[in-house]
Amino acid sequence: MDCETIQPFCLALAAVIYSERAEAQYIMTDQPDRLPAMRHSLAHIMATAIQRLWPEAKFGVGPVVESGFYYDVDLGEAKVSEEDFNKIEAEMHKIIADDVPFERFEKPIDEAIAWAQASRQPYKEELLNDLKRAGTTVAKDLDADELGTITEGGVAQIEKVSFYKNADFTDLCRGPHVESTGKVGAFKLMRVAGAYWRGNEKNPQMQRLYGVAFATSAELQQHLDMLEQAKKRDHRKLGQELDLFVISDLVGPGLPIFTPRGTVLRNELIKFSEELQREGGYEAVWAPHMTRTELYKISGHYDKYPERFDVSSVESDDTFMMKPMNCPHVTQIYASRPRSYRDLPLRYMETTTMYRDEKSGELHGLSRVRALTQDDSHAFVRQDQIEDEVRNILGMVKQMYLTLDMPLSVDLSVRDDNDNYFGDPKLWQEAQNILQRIAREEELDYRVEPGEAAFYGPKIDIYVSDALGRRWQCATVQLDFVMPERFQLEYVDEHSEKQRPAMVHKTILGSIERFLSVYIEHTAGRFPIWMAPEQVRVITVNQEEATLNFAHGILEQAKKLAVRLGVDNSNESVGKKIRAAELAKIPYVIVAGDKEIRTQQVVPRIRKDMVVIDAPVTLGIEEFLKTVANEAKARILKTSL
RNA sequence: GCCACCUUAGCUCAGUUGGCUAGAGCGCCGCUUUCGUAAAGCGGAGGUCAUCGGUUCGAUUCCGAUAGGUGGCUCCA
Repeated sequence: MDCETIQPFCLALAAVIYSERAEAQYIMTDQPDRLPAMRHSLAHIMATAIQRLWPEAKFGVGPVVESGFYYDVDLGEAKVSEEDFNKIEAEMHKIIADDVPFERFEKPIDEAIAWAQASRQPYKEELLNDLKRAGTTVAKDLDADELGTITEGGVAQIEKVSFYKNADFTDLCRGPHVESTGKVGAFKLMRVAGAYWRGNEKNPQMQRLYGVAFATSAELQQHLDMLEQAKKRDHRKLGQELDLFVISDLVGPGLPIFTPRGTVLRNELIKFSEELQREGGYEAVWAPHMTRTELYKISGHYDKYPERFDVSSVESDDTFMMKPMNCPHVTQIYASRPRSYRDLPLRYMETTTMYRDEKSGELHGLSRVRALTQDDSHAFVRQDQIEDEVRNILGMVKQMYLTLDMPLSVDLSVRDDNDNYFGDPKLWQEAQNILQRIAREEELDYRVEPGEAAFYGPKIDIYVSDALGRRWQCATVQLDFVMPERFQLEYVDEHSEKQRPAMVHKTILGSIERFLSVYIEHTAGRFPIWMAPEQVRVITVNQEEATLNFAHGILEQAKKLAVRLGVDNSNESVGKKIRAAELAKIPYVIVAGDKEIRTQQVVPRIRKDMVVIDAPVTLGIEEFLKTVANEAKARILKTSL
């Protein structure tokens, strides 16, 4: 394209963007619900297009999600693939161009059911029957908005349900929608995925078509650009570029191996976590990585979780397994001798690797692996010590994430009506009350998640987000009255009576692997001094002996001060070696040549994100190295050079 | 495990609508150069086009299976 053709094209584009911006502003200020309505309307338009292309399509639900919408469809033997997106989008654009109105109307519930039968929409029929019977549909993962429910006043009051019709497509739906199909903004179909009907693995699997949608094409483009940026900081990509870990087919999926650089990250994190725990009164313990399966039959995990690695023994009749967690092991330390109320709390920590046979499709880089290392701990406490211990732990968690400069979000994971939980419901209620009170008093910004508790107790789960905004659980504090019961743990109180302790489980980082995956994306590989695998790189200007000796001398000094320093004396230009150091995201780079040898001073080049002052600083070599060592020790985020 | 898609050199990617010795950049190795804060020059090595099977005169290309991966679903002690 030459200049003459490109310029008018750009001007036209600019004009479009400008007018769309103006419209977007109007929407933002006057109608805050406009965007969800647009997205929801697009879900209907997509369904309309699909119905035209596949007249036999059966529809599930099609709600609004973050950044867009989806619709679940069942095409029987036919399957949608991403290659079909062009023709679906083309059909959608036709519907949008037609600009037909969305018409709302109501039907009595029985008529609605008849409609679903007549139009051969079994999934809609099932939803309607549930609505009729229970007044709501009680399936996880279903958005009530999608179901045409009008449930104010509670259960079993549904008489009428609402429908929306656009052109030849009619759908059970509560709305709201935009006025007509022409008013839906900019969209793009993204991908197709399998999704079980009503989120249940035992149900048939439908195809879920995802789209992103925004009020204007500029915003849509911005979103797509953001996804591109996020790809660049994907921990799997950076892990390879920065030489942090490898995943080998020979070793197996979900079993990452850490390089020297990656191992520095792991060890620094573990060191920090253990420091915090030691301050909090925790003592290190250690257990082997395999155990008799009997231990897990008693704990109750054996039957609950089939995802284990069994280990067979040639010599004995016993069966063994890799440990999938640590709590049952630690109970045996407690149980090894009689305990007095004076001994409590007993606090044990262990940073150790455990093994879970995750289903293949669930593995994901470092986020979800089959060998995971936890900074785990277990405190055995009296009833009256629970609260202090939970606060003790929350203090550690706060300090960790404050130092790392990572925002947290908190779930209070409690039980639901399900009978999958072990233990006395009264104790459960008590435990949940304690956690909720603490969450409130500690001013955590939490939300309550029923059904998310462990089978042995409620939890405070703490999440951090990756580059795409996906939440990953890292820290957790869990109350447990079940393990002590199952392993018959006791202590003797001041009246010589036998009592049962409670257990408080916790992790600060959670799985080190998962934490690293999020942290690598959070920092885009620009690690703070205390974690940086290579804190300083010395770049030699030439290969002369005096220069090499000088660089070697700096390396020896760095070793004494425990500064991680590398020397690049390769036969390349200084510019190229600087570039390599920048790409490796080394915090401090010093160039070593005749000038430095003469003055015995260096001018550290500071990684851009760490610069707090502009002027270059000249320092003596030892002074510089000591500053680096101190910054690492203090775990500061930015440089003070 | 389920659905859709992907797999070409160490990395990032071209390419072959089924046809002789499969290409580039970076990286690596060698030589020249001895250089001052984001890429010096020249040369070289490196690929059974994931694996196995089928169709075909002929497969890296088409089909199937397997393995690994990507995005979801389910699960996550």
